[in-house]
Amino acid sequence: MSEEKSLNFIEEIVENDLKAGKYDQIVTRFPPEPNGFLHIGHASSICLNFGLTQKFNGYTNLRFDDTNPVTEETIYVDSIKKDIAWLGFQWKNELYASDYFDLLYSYAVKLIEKGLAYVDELGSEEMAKLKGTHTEPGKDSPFRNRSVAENLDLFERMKNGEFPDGSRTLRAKIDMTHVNMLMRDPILYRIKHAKHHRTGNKWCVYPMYDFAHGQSDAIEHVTHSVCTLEFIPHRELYNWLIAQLEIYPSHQYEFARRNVNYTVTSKRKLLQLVNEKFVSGWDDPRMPTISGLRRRGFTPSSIRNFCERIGIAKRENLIEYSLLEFFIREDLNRTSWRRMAVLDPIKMIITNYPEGQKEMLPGENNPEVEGHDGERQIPFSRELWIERDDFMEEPPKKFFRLGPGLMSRLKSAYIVRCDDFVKDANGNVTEIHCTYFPDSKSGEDTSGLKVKGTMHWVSVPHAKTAEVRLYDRLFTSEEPDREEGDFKDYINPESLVVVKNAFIESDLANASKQLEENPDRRYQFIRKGYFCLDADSTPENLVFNRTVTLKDTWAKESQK
RNA sequence: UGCCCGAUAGUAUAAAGGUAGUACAACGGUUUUUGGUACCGUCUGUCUAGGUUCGAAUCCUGGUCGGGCAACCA
Repeated sequence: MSEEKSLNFIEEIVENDLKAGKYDQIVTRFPPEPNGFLHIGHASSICLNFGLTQKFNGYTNLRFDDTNPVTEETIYVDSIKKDIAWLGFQWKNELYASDYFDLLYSYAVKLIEKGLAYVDELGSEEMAKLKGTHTEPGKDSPFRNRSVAENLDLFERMKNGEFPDGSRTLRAKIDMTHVNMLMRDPILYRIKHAKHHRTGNKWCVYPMYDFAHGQSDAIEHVTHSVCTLEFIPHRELYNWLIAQLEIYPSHQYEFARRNVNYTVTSKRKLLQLVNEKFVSGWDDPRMPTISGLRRRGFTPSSIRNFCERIGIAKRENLIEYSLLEFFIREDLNRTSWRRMAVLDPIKMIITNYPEGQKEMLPGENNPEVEGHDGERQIPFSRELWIERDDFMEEPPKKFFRLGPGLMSRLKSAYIVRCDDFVKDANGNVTEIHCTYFPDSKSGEDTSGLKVKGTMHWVSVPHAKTAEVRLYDRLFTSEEPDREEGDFKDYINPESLVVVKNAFIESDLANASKQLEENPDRRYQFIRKGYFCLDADSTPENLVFNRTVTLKDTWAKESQK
């Protein structure tokens, strides 16, 4: 029973710190830049940061890293908050790096006073030239040795808006020959006459990431500042700044961002997909964004379980999309209501069922749970819609459904035998004629017949129609990023297939009401997959999104 | 030519010097009124060469391979 879940390496660090009495409680933060929507990779970071403070004693702040006014917008702030809350996490404080602009400015002044920062007038090209390379040391800027008083004056005038964008920067005075390029007098502040989403036009100078992130961590007394691998070289600067400023010693730890195959997650690329209309928006159900996954029908717990399972480590990784599918199926199997829908219909006529007769048959909502979560009534009649590929004119040996002479069960109804079929002039099958066995009724079957296949169906006169959107992976390549040429060349042309007039059983006409009653309402269209009602639905046109198909071992078998 | 990070089954992740395990995937079977679910089983792994040790995935050294590092982005 004492099955102890092993800790990831960051949890281990935290546990050791706590054991050593380094902290009474831990503080983490989730620090998104509000310039895009959160995606599945962020979910991993969110689960880590919030999970850490849930598992151990502490709390997590939500801090927007909003130091670049030209790319950041309030709509992103709102979507980020919504997504984190939806995932099931609560932040202690909602904070913004921009809240600290005054303090940060005073830190910069302090650095100047200590002789550790100077105002440079080099343009970006000249600066790059003097920076050196990985193998060659850099050279000092001619402006490096101004007096403290001059630097103070210049920096103040930068703040006051006396200089145009790009004309001056505040740089840390460290070492132009340092092996770590980031330590070669990094830029601390740049001039941007731009309106900030929160501070408006108050500032014309904005701190760089390196002069905002660690300082914000320190201000908030963040104990464990967790970020991705590419920030490893920044750690040295992070620590240097904290030491020189003599502020709270937060510590930075890095892990490898999680990558999922058949997706892209770079903000630039996601933005491109949106702007160039390859998808309908940030929340298009094919997008790997949290909002896309939500609209697709993923549940918060399925995403949390996924993040928990894939773990946290430092090595490069590419996680299989099938793992995500596993967790959403696992979840939806337990909770979704079973319903019947025919996506590619063909008509079946039960020749020995009286014309005009109808009966209502009960169908359980969910066989997986005790009590079956109730049941609904399904109308049955002489004419039914069935799935076109449930019939084969010349079925192979292991085909369990219908073909000439074959028997199959209609789910929740009767066993039927296929006697005949009708073809049109083009040779397409248009009708299937069957006889049913009245004593094989579901629940009271005394026929003694044994059949292997069970099929879904919808009664023709009682059928409603709906639009069904069948989603598949957005890309045909496991790593569209790494392919030659443009990643957009690898968009899956069948990532969305719309079925305009699918036939759905009558109860599904209540889907809007059912969603109101339970916002988590999902459906399993029997044998077809898991679906959810899309926000595009209107009373006249219901729209269902396919979240994921059911596992289909027949599809594999039939490929052989 | 430099510096940093990493390397365990197809994928991801455990094993803090002592039986290489788990999940997904794949494959086979049982059950089944969903070719679903559930259950059972099978397959495949410590990058390499040395060293330390009674004993190495783990510690040390060299190599190989992969990733990162020269935005007034974060």
